[in-house]
Amino acid sequence: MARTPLRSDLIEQITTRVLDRRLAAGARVNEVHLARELGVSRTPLREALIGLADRGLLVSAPGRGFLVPPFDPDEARRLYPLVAELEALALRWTSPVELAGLPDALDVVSDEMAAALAHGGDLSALDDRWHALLLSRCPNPHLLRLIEQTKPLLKRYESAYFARDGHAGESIGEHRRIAAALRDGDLAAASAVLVANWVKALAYLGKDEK
Amino acid sequence: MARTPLRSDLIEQITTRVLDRRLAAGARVNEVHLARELGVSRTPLREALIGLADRGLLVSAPGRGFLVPPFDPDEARRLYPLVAELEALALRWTSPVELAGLPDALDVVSDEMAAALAHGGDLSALDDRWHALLLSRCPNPHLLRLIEQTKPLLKRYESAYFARDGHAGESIGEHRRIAAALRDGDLAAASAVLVANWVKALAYLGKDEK
DNA sequence: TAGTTAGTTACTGTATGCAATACTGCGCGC
DNA sequence: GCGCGCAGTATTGCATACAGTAACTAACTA
Repeated sequence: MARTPLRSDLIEQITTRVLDRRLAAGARVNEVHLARELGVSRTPLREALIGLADRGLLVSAPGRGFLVPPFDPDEARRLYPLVAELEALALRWTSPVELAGLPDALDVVSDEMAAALAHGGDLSALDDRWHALLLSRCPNPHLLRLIEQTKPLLKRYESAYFARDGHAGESIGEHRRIAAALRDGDLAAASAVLVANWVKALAYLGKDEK
Repeated sequence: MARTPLRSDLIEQITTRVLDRRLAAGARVNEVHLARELGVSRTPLREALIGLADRGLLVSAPGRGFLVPPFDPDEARRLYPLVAELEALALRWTSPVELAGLPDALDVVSDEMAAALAHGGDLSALDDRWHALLLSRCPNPHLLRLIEQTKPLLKRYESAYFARDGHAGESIGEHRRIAAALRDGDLAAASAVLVANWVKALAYLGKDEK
């Protein structure tokens, strides 16, 4: 039997399709077509769709299946501060001993981002890596789960964001300031900059949305 | 066709069984038996189980189905502050105009709790109502969803808590102080007391756990 | 021509079936 | 006596089948 359930892979694949808009906002999900396209039966597909609906990446319309929620600027305005506060909380709940060595590791990623900014690279993926690393020492698995489940919602809105190189440089600077604050043991300052980093991302986002 | 999917009802029923320990901590869930007992087929039952696993109330063991996670004092110590911070956040994000009239409504429930404490009533249900009311004006549906999904985890540990009448009275007092702070427009004070209320509940909980 | 409605198709929600793995109990070897 | 292996059963994970409703088409009415 499958050592990893099909629904896990499917959740990833469908998430990707929502994020790159192959599954367009507002569109209904046709289970038969999608199952055929993904090469699985409807059963594990539905399991994945239900999981995604629980996370808010899809919505379930009783009797009408699942659909991709339309874009809503208000939703973005609520998701960014939410993720910001959740990450800040995770950071504050990481004890000093667990933070040992983290600032250096973070700055390594920041260097990579700077290089990617100069030579052209996947800034968004590096940004993800930086944030994942920041939270990697947090001992509260439930909080981490909430963050993991919420971030994909936000990425729908973020997609066009890191194309704006202007803010990428700014963001790298903030990341370095966070690492520096962590070196000083100043969790409050670090989490404040972290929240500001997210909120600024939201501000830039607003410019792109039609 | 069902206007409300079976899995929704099933999630409620299974949650109840986990909370009242008919589904014991550490036990595996037998899909065939449970489906027969609930009078449904395995398909919607599995959908419900997957939803519950996404929320952390069950865990999925690949190839071995689902099981109720064992009790873990550390988990309780992490869940209470988490719910505390989430509720405090929801409260701080509720605007003053949306808060209008809320303190009075909250105190009505506090009165009912005081009466229940004196004459014997369901304190836990009233406590739930008070907290639900507190959050009812929060405009961030995603945050509310996270809170809704997290609270059942906590209630597994809470079950024995409100039997200790001593703290119930104390809790009612804190609830009134929160309502008073909201009347003054002092959201910071209100959320501080709210966090303290949750943390104190955790402290009392520790006494009961064997 | 626009709105309405019957007929038809398509799709979801649930049930059942099937194949492969995990568990159980007992016999056997050491 | 204790561990190991093996046969048989139980159970999961996925696929398929079925039933009922929503959506579409198109003729019909005014």
